[in-house]
Order: sequence, then structure tokens, then C-alpha cells
Amino acid sequence: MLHVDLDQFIAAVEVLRRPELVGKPVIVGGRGDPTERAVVSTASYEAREFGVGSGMPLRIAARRAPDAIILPVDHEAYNEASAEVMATLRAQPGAVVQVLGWDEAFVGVQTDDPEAYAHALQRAVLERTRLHCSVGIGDTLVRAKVATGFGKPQGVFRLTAENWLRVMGARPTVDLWGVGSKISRRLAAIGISTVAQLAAADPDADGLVAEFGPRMGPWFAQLGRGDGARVVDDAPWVARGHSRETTYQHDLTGASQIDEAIRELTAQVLADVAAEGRPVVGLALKVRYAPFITKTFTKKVPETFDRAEVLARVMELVERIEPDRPVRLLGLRAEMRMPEEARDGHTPTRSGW
DNA sequence: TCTGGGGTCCTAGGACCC
DNA sequence: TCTGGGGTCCTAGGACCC
Repeated sequence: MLHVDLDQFIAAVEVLRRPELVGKPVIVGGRGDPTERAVVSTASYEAREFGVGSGMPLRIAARRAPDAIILPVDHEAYNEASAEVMATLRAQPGAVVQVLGWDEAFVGVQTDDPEAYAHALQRAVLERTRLHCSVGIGDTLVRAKVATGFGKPQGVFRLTAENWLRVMGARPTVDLWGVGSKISRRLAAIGISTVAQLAAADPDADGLVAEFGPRMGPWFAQLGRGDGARVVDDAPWVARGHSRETTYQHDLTGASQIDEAIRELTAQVLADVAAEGRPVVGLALKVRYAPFITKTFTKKVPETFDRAEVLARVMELVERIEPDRPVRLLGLRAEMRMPEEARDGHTPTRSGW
């Protein structure tokens, strides 16, 4: 199967409709105002040379690349471009397409020459959308996904059982799809630093199960080998939930401000859920503080819920986190969960794995 | 230097039931 | 007086991805 990933997708879409930006450092983030609290969504390759990257606070990015053009995020434009790209993929002969996000998808296909197929696919995407993409070829979804990183930009790379360890073995576990900084640190603590070590690990004997549990432990060992699903699944996506999150430009202070914020957010997310016509089974409210503190308040909910109760719980959290100090609430995220579909209950099923 | 917004899935521990 | 075991649900939180 193939994994297709658009190169610097958001920045590329912006440059396409503003040709005068070609070759210039372009940063897309927030409302395009670097004095606001926001982060970088995408930076063009020219901007990356200044050390600007995704997830960086916009304020910092603007300081590092003072001459960069900073643009607001335009979801509509990216949705349209993405739809064109996905339609192009589906139009390829024999292609089964599993969309992973705005700018990436798995493509399942039977072919004797995957490289030729990949190049044809890149040409088709470029012709129809004027966007460049990189393609990973693999015998599992994980290998195809990881392979794409070696193809960037505009290239094609193949990872299979044959060359997986040769290419990935010496690399740190954090290079794997699904292993982040926290997991890689915990792996290192039980003596597993490289992909090869993870691949060779016995989940029980080498402590993976003890550290991560009976499901995730064996799963990480499998990930180290690059093994896993080999089938691209184009079944229609069913959302498990919806959430709305907001970062306030000024910290919220006091119960009335917080109450109003909860009212707005929960109304928005309830509207999102109502649009799907499925009942809500749970609410999670995440309360964010600077720096880095997130507290969660989870509740099973019937059709409606009592906002006064929610406010009381948030104030309780606030007082627990910052006793004897004025409230400095930075952001809120309200998540509504919908009834879960039946799952096989056997292997972890994170999207795309 | 200071922190987006949309998602997904897993785990631990307590409550509760039988 | 002392104290089962298993299953399921709920809450709280953690981690990861794009």
C-alpha cells in the first residue's frame, strides 16, 4: 500500500492563490496576528530555515523570522483543496483510499510496480491541484506511513520487511508513528532506546507489559518491527465525538467570566453533535493553565446537563490548582462523546494503525 | 519563549452488582 | 468476625496524531 502526504500543505495552498509569495518565508497561524496567543499551523520551507516550525507560538515565530508573511488560518480553503486531492486519489486505477487528515491518506492498490504507480499518482495530484506530495510504499500501513518521511519533499520511498531494520533499526523509538516524547522516555527507562531494540523485545520478559499494560506493551513491540495492518479501509468515517477548544487572549478571572465561557463552548459543541443526530453520552471539560497544566473533568451526561454543576466543578479544579491566587484560566475544551461503535476489542485501533 | 484546535485511543482505580 | 472473585461501568487523566 501507499501513503500519500502533501508537502507543506497549508503553506502551499496559500502560495498558490498568492503567487507573489513564491520563494518567501510564509507562516500560517491563528488569525495571522503575531501579537495574539496562537501557534504556527504550517511554515513554508523558506520560513523553516529561520527555525520556525509547526506548534511554535506565533509570537516567537514572528521574532525569529521578522520578514515572514504571516497569514490567518483559512479552513475553507484547505477543505476545498483537500477534497480535490482526495478525489484525485480515488480516481487512480484500482485505488482504495483511507483519508487520515487534510493532507494525507493511505492508498491500497494491487500493482507490480508500486514506484511507477506512485509517480503517476504524484503527477495526477500535481496536474489537478498544482500541489506536490510525497509517497511512501510499504507492505504494512506503518511501514508505508514511516516511508513517506524519507521521501519528502516530492519523492517516493519504499519500506518493507526486507529493509525496515536496515533503515529504521538504529533510529530512536521516537521516530516511530505513535511513539512520542513521553513513551520514548519510558521505553528508554526499561533499556529500549532504538527501534531495533524495540523490535527484538519480548513484551513480557523485557518489561513492556509491566510498563504499558497487556495491550499497549505488545503493541509497541509490533510497532518496532513495523508490523501491523495490511489492509486499507475505506469504510465511511464515523466520528466518536466532537470537541471545541478556545484559548482566551486574556486569562479568565472569576466565576462569571468562566461561566460565560462554559456556556459558549458547550453550546457550540452541542450544536456540532446535534448536527449528526446522535445522542451524547459523555462530556469532558479540559481546563488549561499556563504553563502546561491541563485538568480534566469528565461526566456521563443525559440529553441535557446542569451548567451550574459544571461551573462548580471547574471552580473546584481552579482552586485546587491555584489556591490563594487569582484565577488564571487560559483555555477551555469541551468534548462530547457519542455512543461507541462495536470494535474488535483485540488490538489497539488508533486511526490508521 | 510560551502554549491551537480538531480528533483518537488507552489505563488505573473505585463503585457497584452478582 | 472477617472478608471471595469476576465483570462492567464511570471518572479522571495521559498520550499521540494532523
